[in-house]
Amino acid sequence: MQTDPLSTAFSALADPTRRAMLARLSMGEATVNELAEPFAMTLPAVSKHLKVLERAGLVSRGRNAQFRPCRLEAGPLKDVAAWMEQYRRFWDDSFDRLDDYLKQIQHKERSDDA
Amino acid sequence: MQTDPLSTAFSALADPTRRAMLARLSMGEATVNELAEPFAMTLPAVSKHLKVLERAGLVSRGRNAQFRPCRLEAGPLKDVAAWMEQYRRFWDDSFDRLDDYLKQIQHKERSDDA
DNA sequence: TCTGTATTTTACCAATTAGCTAATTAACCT
DNA sequence: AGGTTAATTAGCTAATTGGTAAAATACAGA
Repeated sequence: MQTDPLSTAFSALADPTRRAMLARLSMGEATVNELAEPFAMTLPAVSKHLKVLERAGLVSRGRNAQFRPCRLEAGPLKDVAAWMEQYRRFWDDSFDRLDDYLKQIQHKERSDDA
Repeated sequence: MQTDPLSTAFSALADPTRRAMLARLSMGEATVNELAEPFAMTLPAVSKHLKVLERAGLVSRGRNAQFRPCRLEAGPLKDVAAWMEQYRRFWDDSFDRLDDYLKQIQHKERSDDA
């Protein structure tokens, strides 16, 4: 497997089960059993998916009695988004217009400061 | 492998070689040999990577004599970006402020219309 | 038609991944 | 201590991935 963080993140996201787990975690912490509940899959399989997400830094886990609550960590998502940004002009039709607009805003704010 | 387009796209992006190829293609069309040039890798290996990108819809290819020029197709990137968008609030500190700001703008424009 | 260039296909190998079941560890509660 | 629940580890199999070398295909030009 790749060792660079960006590849690890992309690879962790390349699975619908793992993306669904992240979606669940975006609504708050959850235990492994709670995360596993919607899936027709054994608990060890879920545990493995979690480890993939954890290794990618997308999930961290605490300790609460016999539970190991998982929570979303968005750092890697930020890196992915930053990578995506360089391609925005290829898919965002309004990018050029928005870009112009933001430049205008910045310009305006700068003259407001003065 | 997964069959859903989003997983296929993420999975195609989870390799530094393939991301480098996309970066090269973002500067314009290129042949397989041109794409292969920076890599310490045989041509068939590059060809396989290209097929992965093609299957993900990230690259399309034309035909020009014995050359098969590749070009970037950004559709799947748009889908990835759309998926990312639902997590933006977790990593973009300025998201809330920007969100408020955009709401203000919209409100202002609406009253301008009236 | 022959030759060289561009690219793909085939056959093969090693490493990884995703799933399972069974066994194990950890922590709680009587 | 004993029983229950939460979660992980171990060991297996099957499928996939990423690479190679060698052969095959497609085209251009002499």
